[in-house]
Amino acid sequence: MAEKQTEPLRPTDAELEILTVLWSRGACTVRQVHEAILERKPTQYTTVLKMLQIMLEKKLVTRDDSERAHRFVASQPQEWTQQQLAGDLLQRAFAGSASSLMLGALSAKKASKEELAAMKKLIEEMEGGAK
Amino acid sequence: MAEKQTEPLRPTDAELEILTVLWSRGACTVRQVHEAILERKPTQYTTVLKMLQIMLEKKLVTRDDSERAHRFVASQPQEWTQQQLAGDLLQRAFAGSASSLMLGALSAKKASKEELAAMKKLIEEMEGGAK
DNA sequence: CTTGAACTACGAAGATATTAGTAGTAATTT
DNA sequence: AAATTACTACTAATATCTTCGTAGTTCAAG
Repeated sequence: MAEKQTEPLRPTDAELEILTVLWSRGACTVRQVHEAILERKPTQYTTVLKMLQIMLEKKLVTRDDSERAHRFVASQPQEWTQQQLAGDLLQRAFAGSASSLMLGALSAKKASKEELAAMKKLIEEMEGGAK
Repeated sequence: MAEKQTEPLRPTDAELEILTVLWSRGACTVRQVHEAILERKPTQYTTVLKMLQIMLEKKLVTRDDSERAHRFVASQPQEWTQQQLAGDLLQRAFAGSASSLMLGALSAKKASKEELAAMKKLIEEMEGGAK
């Protein structure tokens, strides 16, 4: 019996899919999550329930069971998890080179004018802050 | 028996680790890959061998078995796979927002002055190309 | 030719991820 | 109150990933 899990876990694909629902909609019942997932792919209600139970064990979500239909919330803010994922990929696939990651992302999907502007601004801010 | 696999597979963690070796060193024998992996973590020779055999089945690598010690090469260029991975994460975790991905990456690991300059240039090039 | 080293192939175990059915309980409707 | 519905818990099957040991083969040295 291994009882170790204080470290920040990288969510799996199915887990991430559920987290995105929770981030955008806030506290949700299983049914609400299920309905959101259904819009993208056929899935059984109990599958979503089970995932949420597993995610609860992993502390990826928090549960409010004061009502009959429990409500689940992502335990970490979206930005934090996104940072984990981006940082992880950055190291594993891009040897830490942020510009390579950016090139990869932009090659995969062209960014809009607004996106480009936002990125540029972001960089300029960082240039100001760090030497 | 499912014989379907023409689609571009997302490499797993262990596979990606091996691919990075092949990308940086070019065609490698199992031994060479093993030695490279060993620098980062204790691993058995046959583990690496098995992984390479699986990757061969998945068409992630190509094999030259004209010599006794087979040589393996990544079947896709690094940039292509990186683009797959970046695009995949972009969709799954960032709802397609490249600037969010960039923010995540930069928050995870501060980029150097040179990195920032490279990114800025990249963006400006894209701004020129697309409206 | 025998021994040993270097290699590949294969099988299998253990871990994790994913999906979904069944059972049981609480609430609601008729 | 009986029947139906909504919900959680639990079990389990399946797939995939990861790791490593064993067996058999080829090559080279003694």
